[in-house]
Formats: sequence, C-alpha cells, structure tokens
Amino acid sequence: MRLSKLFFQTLRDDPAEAEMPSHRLLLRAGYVRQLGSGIYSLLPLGWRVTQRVEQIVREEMDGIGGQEVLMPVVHPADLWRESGRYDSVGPEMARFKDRGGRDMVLAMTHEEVVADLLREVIHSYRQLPVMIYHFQTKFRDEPRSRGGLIRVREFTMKDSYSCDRDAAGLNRSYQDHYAAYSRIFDRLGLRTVAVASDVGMMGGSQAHEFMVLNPAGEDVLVLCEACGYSANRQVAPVAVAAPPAEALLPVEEVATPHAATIADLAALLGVPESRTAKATFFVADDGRLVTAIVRGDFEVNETKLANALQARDLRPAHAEEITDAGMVPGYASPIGAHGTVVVVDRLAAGSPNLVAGANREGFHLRNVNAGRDFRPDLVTEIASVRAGDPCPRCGAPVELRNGIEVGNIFKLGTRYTEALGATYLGEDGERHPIVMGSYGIGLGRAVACIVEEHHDEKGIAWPPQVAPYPAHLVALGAAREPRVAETAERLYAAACAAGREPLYDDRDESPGVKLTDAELLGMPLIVTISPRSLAAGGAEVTDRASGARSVRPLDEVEALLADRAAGGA
RNA sequence: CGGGGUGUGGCGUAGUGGCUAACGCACGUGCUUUGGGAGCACGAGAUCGUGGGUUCGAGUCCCACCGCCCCGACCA
Repeated sequence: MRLSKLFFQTLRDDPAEAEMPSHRLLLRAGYVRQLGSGIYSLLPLGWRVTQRVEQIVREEMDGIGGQEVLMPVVHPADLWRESGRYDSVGPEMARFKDRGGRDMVLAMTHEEVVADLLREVIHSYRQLPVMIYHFQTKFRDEPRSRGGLIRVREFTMKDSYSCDRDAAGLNRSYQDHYAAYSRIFDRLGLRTVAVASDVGMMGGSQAHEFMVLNPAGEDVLVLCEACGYSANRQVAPVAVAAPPAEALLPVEEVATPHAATIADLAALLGVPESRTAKATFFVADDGRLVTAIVRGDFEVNETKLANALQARDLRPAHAEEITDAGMVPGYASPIGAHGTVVVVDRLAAGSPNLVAGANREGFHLRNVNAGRDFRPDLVTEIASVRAGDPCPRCGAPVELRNGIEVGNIFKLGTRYTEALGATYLGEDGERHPIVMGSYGIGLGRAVACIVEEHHDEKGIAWPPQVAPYPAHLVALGAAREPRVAETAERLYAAACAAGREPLYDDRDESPGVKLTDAELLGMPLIVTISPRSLAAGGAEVTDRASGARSVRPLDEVEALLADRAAGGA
C-alpha cells in the first residue's frame, strides 16, 4: 500500500480527549476516528488489524470444531421476552419499534437467537454436540464509555455457543474454549490471566474471564504468585481466619463524637479496625433495604452481596432510607433497626465483641455480637479480599492487580434452551434440553490491549502476527537520487508479488516526517532506502520493537520482505 | 445518574466586555530543501457547541440545553 494513496492522517499532537496510550496512538496514527461517545470508525489500518485479529480467532475457533455463521443484529422483542431478558436487562439494551409498531431490540448478545436456531434445527442426540460462532456488531448502551476502544458502546465481538447433550459435554466444550482462548491471546501477543468470575447477567454455573493486566483495567484481580491462583475479586473467597473465641462481654455505650468513619473511630477508641463493625446500606431492585455488616478492616463486595440476596441490582441507599429504618448514618448498626434485611459477613459474625454504631449521633457500642445483640437475616461472606490476605488455595499472601477483560467463557447450562424449548430426543427416547455454553472475545478491545502492551514513546510496535502490513518501506531522497526510487519500487513490487504487500512511503515528504510516521504506525519491520544506505551497500532494516538496525544487501532485504517467517532485523 | 472539567478552522491552543478572532501544526500554489516532524512567499479554511438573556457593544457576563472527557455509580 502506497502511503500517498492510503486513507489516513497522522496527527502531530495528541488529541485532548485521549488519555490511555492505546487511545492516543490509534487516533494519532490514523487507525480509528471517533464518531460519538463510545462509537468509533475503523480506518483502513485499524480495519486491517482487526481483520488480522479476527482471522486468528477464526482459525482457533475452527480448530475446536466451530462453524461460522452470521446472526442478525436486530431481533424481535418477543424472542427476548421468551427468555425473560426483555424485562431483566436494563436500559443498556437499545429498544425501538419497527414501522408496524412491533417491539424490536438491538442485540447485545445472541443466546436467544442460538436457542431459537437450535429448536428449529436440532432434534436428535445424533446432531450433538455442535458449536457455532460469529463475528457480529453488538450495541450496548453503556452508562459510560471510557478509555478509547477499551469500553465502547458499539463493537464487534466473536461470540461462540457450544451445544451439548449433557454437563459432561459442556465441560469438554468449556475446556476446548479455555485452551483455544489461551492460544488466541498468545498468538495476539497478549499476556492474559484466566480468572474465575461471576456469571452476572448471563446466568449459568461457571465462568472464567481472560484478563490483560493493566493499571487502567476496570476489574480487580486476586492473584497468588506462590500457587498461581487467580480470581476476579468479585468472587474470590476471603481466607482470613476468624479471631480466637472470647467471652462475650456486656454491651456498653461510649461517646464517640465526630467519629463517623471507621478510621476515626478506631483511632479515637484506640482499637484496631478489625475490632469494629462497619455498616453499609443498599437498596435492592425489589425495594428491600439491605444493611450489610462487614468488619471495619474490610470492604463490602457488592457482587457477593447481590448474589447472596439473589438481587439483580443494588444501589447505595439514601440517608432518608437509612433513617426511616431507625438507623443513624455514621453511627448505624442493625440494633433496634426495622424494615431492613441484615446481612452479616461471615468473618464479622465470627469476630466477638466489636464496636458498632449506637444509632445515636456521636455514640457507639462496645462489645456488640451478632446473634446476641441483633438477629442477622443472613450470615455469609460479603467482604472483598484485600492485598496481602492469604490465598484461598495455598495461604500465601495474594496480590491485587487491575485487569481488562478481553474474553470470557460461560457455562450457561439449560437456562435458555429450557426457556425457549430447544430440546433433543435422547438415546433413551426422552426429550432433554440442550446444554449451552457461551464464549466471547471483543475484537476492538483486544486491538486496544495489544497496543497497550506493544508501544513505546514513539508509537505502536505491532507484533508481526497482527500488524496491518508486515513491513514499512521508506524511500528517502528519491527526488535527488533516481536509484532510490527505482530500488524502492522494485522491492515493493517484489514483496507484493510474494504476497507480502508492505506499506510503502512514496510521499514527497521530508525524511523526518517519514521516519517518525513509520515509528508511529508501528509495522514490525522498517526498511529505509536512501542514497546513504545504497552507498553503504543496501537498505537499512530496523526492527520496530527492539530498535535494532543494520544495513543489509538488497537481495537479502528482498528475501526478508518476501519471507512470511521473517521477524526481526 | 451524581461529582468535576471542557467546548474557538482538520489537530493543539491563545484570546477575561471594545476595531476585521490570533498563533503553531496540518492543508493548497510556487521556488528552495531532502537521514529525524525543513525554509521563504502567497493562499484557502471559524455562523467561537446551540438557544435565549444582560449590554451602546458578547468568543468573553448570566440562564437553559447539547456534545465530549475524567472520577464514581454501572458493566459478559
């Protein structure tokens, strides 16, 4: 591709709105353009990278027996009513009416369509297992997009769906995907860690997320260096031992002016935070006011709490809602409260004689014990793992890291097939629901993550497997020295003929512009042809990632450009 | 949805009530230049986010709305 013809534009200055390296560089190098919040166009270079990524994903999906299909973006709402998700999914799903007044949705995922296809196509156990997948646009009206391509509203996703006879088949499909995903991210040049995760809106029994470690990641991961344990903090169990039992002491009120936070309280009373109880308040989607009690040295884990309550949604409670239940924010405890579901963290319940709120401005109670002084509606684990807490598997201190989710795998089970009546006739002559799994990879997010991991201060440095072009030919001083243009044209033509079309900067630009653009654009190999290089016996070859450069004879350069396996300089 | 910020040629910015809205980059033409974002000259390009208001006069002050960014809430 000749740069003189390429639809692109590099920017000298960083666009003001871009903060993350991937966002900044993809914009500056002319790979993408923003149309609206969380809505991007892919320019030719960006589209080529995406296609390279897509092809790698396709090969690995085909490798585990996947069959590519294409399912629609616009679905009749009735389909989503059948699964119950038309009502359970919130405003992140775009809805509209067609001209006939029928309710329609823009698909944010395709379980329903797959289940619909299954009930039409699959009748017998002989047709199972089967796995289908597609690359399709998804629209999710996120409350807030962010981070350039990391979190967008419209994006392309590879989603695959395994369809098995039973749980054992699902396990195999799940393992196949797990292995395929590991190969995919490896090939993409992404170092990922697979973490056990929450099943969220998908439902199902088991899920893993493939995470790229990145400080800008929106998820917090619990990692153990000692044994390799890894989990999303949303689900990671707290393995902190309960303190030794003590005799339960009588409750005693103590004045604690201006001690509305745990830190202030602990300092004022001279007790460790672990000897206090912290109350936080939520309102569930069904209207229940939830009082969550964790030990003062822990934070509430909203995912665990929501799961414990079987609530779809939790929001922080307003002060009036807390007061209405007979509690005093800042000095609150369940003692004397009414009209609230009290959920106590396992560890808080197992820690005796804690300091808790007195429900009186400026006062706390010493020696509060769950069960004796108030009755919890539920005692279960609702606290989040902290950095340095013992690993739930081996006990070594765990580490907390942020991660970006680039892929996930879910065991769905029969939730959708039962709802939609997608069944097969088994060997036993009985009708059984098909057992499904669903597996996603966000392509744009993967591209952004690759840039996050493969860039320097000068620009992008694509791994060869995903680079839009294998090399970047730069002709310098061509106007002055006809041999430069001739040589560059010859190398370009030869590479194209070998099926390895490079980028070719044939523009009438100054050397500085061309060289900085080459580094910004990030092709793995930069080949510079100039009077100087010709005098030195050939062309200068620079490995973008390492910066290693050397002048090579022209026939060697020609072979390098044509060689599919060529990597470095 | 809460909090914060921001909106001026394609990009980055200046312009805190007063003449024809300024600068750098990018863009066009010509000449010069050619290994690290070149020089000179000429030129094109902005209803200053939108609507209302205050004022003799508004890019600038006030109100409302909209867009975008960040933090949080949210989230396969």
